[in-house]
Amino acid sequence: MIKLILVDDHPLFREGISARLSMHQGIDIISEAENGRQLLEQLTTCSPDIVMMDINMPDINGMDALEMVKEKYPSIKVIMLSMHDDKEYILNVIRAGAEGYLLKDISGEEMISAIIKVYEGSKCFSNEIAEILAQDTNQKNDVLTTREQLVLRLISHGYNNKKIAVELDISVRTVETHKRNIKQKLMINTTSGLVRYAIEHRLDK
Amino acid sequence: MIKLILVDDHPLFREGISARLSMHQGIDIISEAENGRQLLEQLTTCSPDIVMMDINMPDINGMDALEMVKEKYPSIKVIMLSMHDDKEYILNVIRAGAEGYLLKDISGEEMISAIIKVYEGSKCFSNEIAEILAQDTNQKNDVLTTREQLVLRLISHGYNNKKIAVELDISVRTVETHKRNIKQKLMINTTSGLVRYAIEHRLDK
DNA sequence: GTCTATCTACGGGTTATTACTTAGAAAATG
DNA sequence: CATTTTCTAAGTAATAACCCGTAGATAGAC
Repeated sequence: MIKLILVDDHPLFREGISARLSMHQGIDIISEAENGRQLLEQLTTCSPDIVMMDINMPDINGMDALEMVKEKYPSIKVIMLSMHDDKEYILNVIRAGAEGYLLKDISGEEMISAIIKVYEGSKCFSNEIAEILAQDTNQKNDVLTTREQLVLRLISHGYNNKKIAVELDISVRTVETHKRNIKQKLMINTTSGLVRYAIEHRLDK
Repeated sequence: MIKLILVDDHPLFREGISARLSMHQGIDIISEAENGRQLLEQLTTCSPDIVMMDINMPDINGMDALEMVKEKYPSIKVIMLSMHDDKEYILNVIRAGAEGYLLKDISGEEMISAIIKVYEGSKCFSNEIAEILAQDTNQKNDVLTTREQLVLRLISHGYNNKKIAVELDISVRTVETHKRNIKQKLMINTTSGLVRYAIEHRLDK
C-alpha cells in the first residue's frame, strides 16, 4: 500500500485526484493538506511514502514546501503538480530534488503509473515536460547572469535606475550597463518590454 | 432534471465537479467541453439549461464564449467559474450577462444550490464576490477613460511614447498628457509600474 | 598562467521622459 | 443652453534613460 498525502489549496482538485486514485487499490491517501504549512504540521505525526503537491498555494507555496520537506524528510518522495508547463518552474523543481513533476491535465492512468514509478524509486515527469526541457535549455533565460536577473526583477517591480542603484548599492552607471546588457541579450529595447518579459517568464518573483 | 454542460480545459476539474454534482439527483451533466469552441459546436445539437464554464481556457476563452452563447442562445443560463477573485473579471462577467460567478474553491453544497437558484431564475455570485464588488467599485480602473486604457495597453506592450503617438495618430505631447493622467489616476509613477499594473489587471489584452 | 565571464564603473553625447501649466475643440450630461 | 468630461496639444525646463565605447577587479575554468 502506497501511503500518500495530497496537498492542494483547492478542494476541487483534491476531490478530483481522490476520485481518480480511489480507482486503484494500492494507493491510500492517508491525509490531505491545503498548503505547505499544514503539510509540515502533518508530517510531524504522519509518515507518507509520497507527497503529491500543487506548486501554487497560499501561505507556504509548493516550491518552498518542497525544499523544506526534502531537508527534513529526505526519504519522502515528492511529486509536484502544476497547471503551467513552464520551463523555469520545472528546472527549479528538479533542482530542488522532486521525484516527479506532472501537469494537472494528465489522465488518471498516467497519474497512477507515475505514483507507482516514483514509489519504486524512479523519477517521473510528464511527457510534455521532457519536450519542454529539450527545447531551449541554453536559450534566452539562462543567458542572464544572477545580477542581471536581480536587476530585471527590480525593473519589473517598477523601479527606475536610481532606485535600483540604491537598492543594490551600486552606481547608476552600473545599473545602466546591466540594463543595456539585459536588453541586448533578450533582444528587447524598451523598459516596458522588459517588465512584460519578466512577468511572463516569472522572473519577477 | 436540470440539464448542464460543463466546460473546462482541465479534465481534473471536470471530474471534481462531476463527482460533486453526482451527489445531487436533480442535476444531469449532459455533456462536457474542453473549451469555448467545443461548447459552441455542442450547442448546435444540444440544449442545456445551464452552461457552467471556466473563464480561463485556451482557444476560445470563457469570456468570449460567454458573449457568444448569450448572443446566440439567450435562454441558456451561464455560470462562470474562476480561480481568481478578481474585480475586473467579475464586472465584465456581469456586464456580459452571466447568471452566476463562482470561485472554484467553494463547497459542493454551495455549487449545487447556486445551480438550482440560477435554474429557478435568480442570479448567484459567490459570497466573496459580493464583498469584492462592495469594496471599491468606483475606484481605480473605472476612472480610466477609453483613450487612456488604449494608451495603457500600448504601454504594456512595450511601446514608447513616439510609437504610441504614431499608432494612435496623435502627437507625442498628447501621449505624454494621457500617460501623465493615467499615472496620476492609478497613483503609479513609473512606466514599468504601469506595465505591471496593466498585466495584473488584464488591461493588456 | 592564461582565458573567460561577471560585476563594476565612467566619459561623452543623444534622445526620451517627466513636471507643471495652460487651453481649445468636441462630445456627453444636465 | 450651460456644464463637465474627454481628447487633443503645446511651452519650458529639468531629469532620466539610452547608446557608444572602454576598462579595472575578481573569480573560475582550462
